[in-house]
Amino acid sequence: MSESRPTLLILDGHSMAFRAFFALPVENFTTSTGQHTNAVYGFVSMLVNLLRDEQPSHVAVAFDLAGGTFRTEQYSDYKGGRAAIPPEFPGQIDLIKEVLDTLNIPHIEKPDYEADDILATMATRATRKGMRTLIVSGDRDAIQLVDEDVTLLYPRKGVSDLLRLTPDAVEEKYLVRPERYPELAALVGESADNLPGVPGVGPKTAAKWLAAHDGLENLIRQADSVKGKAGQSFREHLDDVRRNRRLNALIRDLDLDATVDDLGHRSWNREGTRALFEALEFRGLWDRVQALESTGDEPAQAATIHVDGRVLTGGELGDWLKEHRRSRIGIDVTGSWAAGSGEVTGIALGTQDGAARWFDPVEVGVDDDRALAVWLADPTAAKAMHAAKGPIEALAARGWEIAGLTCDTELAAYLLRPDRRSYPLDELVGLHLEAELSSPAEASGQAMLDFDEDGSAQSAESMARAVAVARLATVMETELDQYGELDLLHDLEVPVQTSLVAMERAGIAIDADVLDALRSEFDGRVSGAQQQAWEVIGQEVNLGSPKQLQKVLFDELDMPKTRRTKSGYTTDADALAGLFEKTQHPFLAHLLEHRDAIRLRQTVDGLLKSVSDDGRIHTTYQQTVAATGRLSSTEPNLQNIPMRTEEGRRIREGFVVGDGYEALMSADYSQIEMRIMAHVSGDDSLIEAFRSGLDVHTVTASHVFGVDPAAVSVAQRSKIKAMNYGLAYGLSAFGLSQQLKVPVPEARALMDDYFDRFGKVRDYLTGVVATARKDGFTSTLMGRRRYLPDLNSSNRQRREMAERAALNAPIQGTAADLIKAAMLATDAGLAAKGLSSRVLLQVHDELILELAAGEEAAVREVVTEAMGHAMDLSVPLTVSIGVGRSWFGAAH
DNA sequence: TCGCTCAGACC
DNA sequence: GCGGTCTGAGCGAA
Repeated sequence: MSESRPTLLILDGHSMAFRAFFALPVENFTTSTGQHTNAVYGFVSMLVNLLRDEQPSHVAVAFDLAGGTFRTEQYSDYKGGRAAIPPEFPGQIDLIKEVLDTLNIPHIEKPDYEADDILATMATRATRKGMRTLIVSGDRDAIQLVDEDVTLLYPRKGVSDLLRLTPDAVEEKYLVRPERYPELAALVGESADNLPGVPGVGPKTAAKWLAAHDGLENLIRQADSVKGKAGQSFREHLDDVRRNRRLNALIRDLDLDATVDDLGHRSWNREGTRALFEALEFRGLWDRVQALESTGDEPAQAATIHVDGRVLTGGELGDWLKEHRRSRIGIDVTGSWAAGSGEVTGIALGTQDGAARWFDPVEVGVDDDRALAVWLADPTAAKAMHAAKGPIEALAARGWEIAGLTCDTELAAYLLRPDRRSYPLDELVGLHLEAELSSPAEASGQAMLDFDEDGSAQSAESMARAVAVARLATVMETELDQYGELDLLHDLEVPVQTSLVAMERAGIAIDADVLDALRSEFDGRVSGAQQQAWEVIGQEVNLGSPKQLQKVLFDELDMPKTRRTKSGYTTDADALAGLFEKTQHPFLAHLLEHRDAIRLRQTVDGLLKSVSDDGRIHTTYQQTVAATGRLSSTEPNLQNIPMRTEEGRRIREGFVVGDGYEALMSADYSQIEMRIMAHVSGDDSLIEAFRSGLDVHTVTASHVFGVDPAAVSVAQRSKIKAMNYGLAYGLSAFGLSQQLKVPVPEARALMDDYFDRFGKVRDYLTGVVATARKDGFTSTLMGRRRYLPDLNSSNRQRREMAERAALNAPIQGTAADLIKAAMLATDAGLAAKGLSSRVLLQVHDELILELAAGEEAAVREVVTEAMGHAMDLSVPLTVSIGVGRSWFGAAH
């Protein structure tokens, strides 16, 4: 048999994935995000081995579709009686299909038919074309397909040990030729399909009969002549046998869209596969897949982004833009940016169709410069970018303002999958365009010849990115639209990005003298506390090293053990305070004092280091990091400046109003998450509590304890306050007991009482988890999703963590949506009134503004309206506002 | 040098 | 053993 004959490798996807699922322990194959991958890993691993060993010219995978087939129509118990499918399995089928997509391996499904019928049809067609076929299936029905041209690879154990069933091998194992196998199966029965056979007839008897009568048809016709008890049994079950034979016959002439030629092994999507494997945390497999490429006959060449572009020729930009004014233009900016500023070294513009130009904005002539500025600022000229915030700030640093940005592909990717860490463009290109940004050959110089000496690869790559962004924008918008999240992109995230640009560029003024003074003060406390701590224990340990502390506390001072961490016992503030209560050891007091002071010093230090030349701190907001939809702030993080303690709060005195402005304003929502909880749960008592305008903790406490609000004690109020705050976090009785320092049963009783009074809140919380478990995601009021595959995890800890996240995500996420909407409304309100006051910071439920002279009253009105009516809820959105020279002073 | 763990700040 | 973040120190491995 010539090995050079074209070979079709076709697999039964479901059956092999199921085998893989049971071959590999699911506990060992779970990603950090909780996705189970054992079936995916086993399947892909097996597939890679087959591709390597068999070198097929054509490949495909057939899948069963959910729901019944024509066989269940005919026999309702077909495949009945099977054990329930484990919940960790079904989701993995889609992942396998995703892998197949990036590998460019077609998968075929056909409603009403089984994967086996697809295998049969494709094998038959391949044989007709003179090809060899390898079928991979764990279903014995496929045995009937084996012949001189078709070999079945049947899993013996797991998925890597495959038995090669040629006609001779089938005969040796099952005592009949392959074409007779279904006749034998009809007699013996097939328990996997819930098809009972003739009682008392096993493979040996069946094979003997079939040989003696030359096939099932004759055997049935001559049924009366079959001797013995088995013969009698056969006659009594003739109908079963006929039914079995009818059902186990595979269809060889299905009407399939795909032809054998369509299954030709094509190049795979390298970047997409790499990204997907990374997401699935398949490290080793990636190497094996790459190895395939080097041993393959033809090197795989994934589709690259088609670009028809060049370096701009002087003076042509205006015409080029006019020529393409009907298309949305993708922009790729090269350069550097940070802290609200930056530098641009190159700009590429590209359309979906691949038309592109590249230029260095510093070198273009007056006409092109003007054409660019006008086009960039034109709100009717549609643009798309990827991670636009930095580039926009860099462009702004050169005086170019941008309008008309209708899509940011990074933001789109974030909305589609909010829990990923980053959204590199090349990954999105692989995932959504099934293409590669640039092939290694191109990058290594081949394409450089097409460009001017100085244009070179950088411009080519940048143009490819611009074109890719233009194409991605359309594709991803379509996808978002399907999930009902397109408005979130257009009306919230993209405009918010523009607000963030303004905030980052503005920064917030710092009074370095105030911070310097604080620094010295905290520094003194650090040294003092350290000195005293050392004296008490008579040695100079590093107080910042948990490991050294553990040695001192638990070994040398022999204190009671605290809660366990991964590597030892915790020395966190809570635990140290507990130890101090028990032992009264002065070392602990000094240690706690040291902890406190060093933290404050560190915070001030960090802030001082972050002050720019303009005397202001320009933080960077991350818009695609928090899985719930919140913003985050880095370098430095201005969203965790101390507030709780008096001395920490003093750091806020260092944040001050800048030159040319009159004061800082702080505006924040009170109990925003609880209000959202009241709204989404529809709990009348809770809604009423907020509508009353009274202190909500007092009112809810009065409900729980059944007393008049005026009679609620301080202790009662604080208990309920902890409960109120914990609600949206998936508070447990244990957590509440820790918080309140009361026994667990007491905490549990408190929770029960609470939920008795606010029943709809409990209903909502249980409902939201149930829905998320069913759908796989949670939604905010504005439709922002968060996917939580761990809700079906078999690992209790992971599952419970996902459940708490499911409780929290819609609440925290809705609050995030709300303040984003409020930011937009504030910006719009300020602009509409021609005010020059501006928003500087966002701290989740608070906006910090810088007030221009004489604008306080007007801004107060704008902010109250914007924040108070950002969304229409069944409870009022109360906003409290303070004004002062510093952030501390603006507190209220 | 890098990545992990711990601790602690905010909402 | 409560949701979501970011930072910095310590520390062991590469």
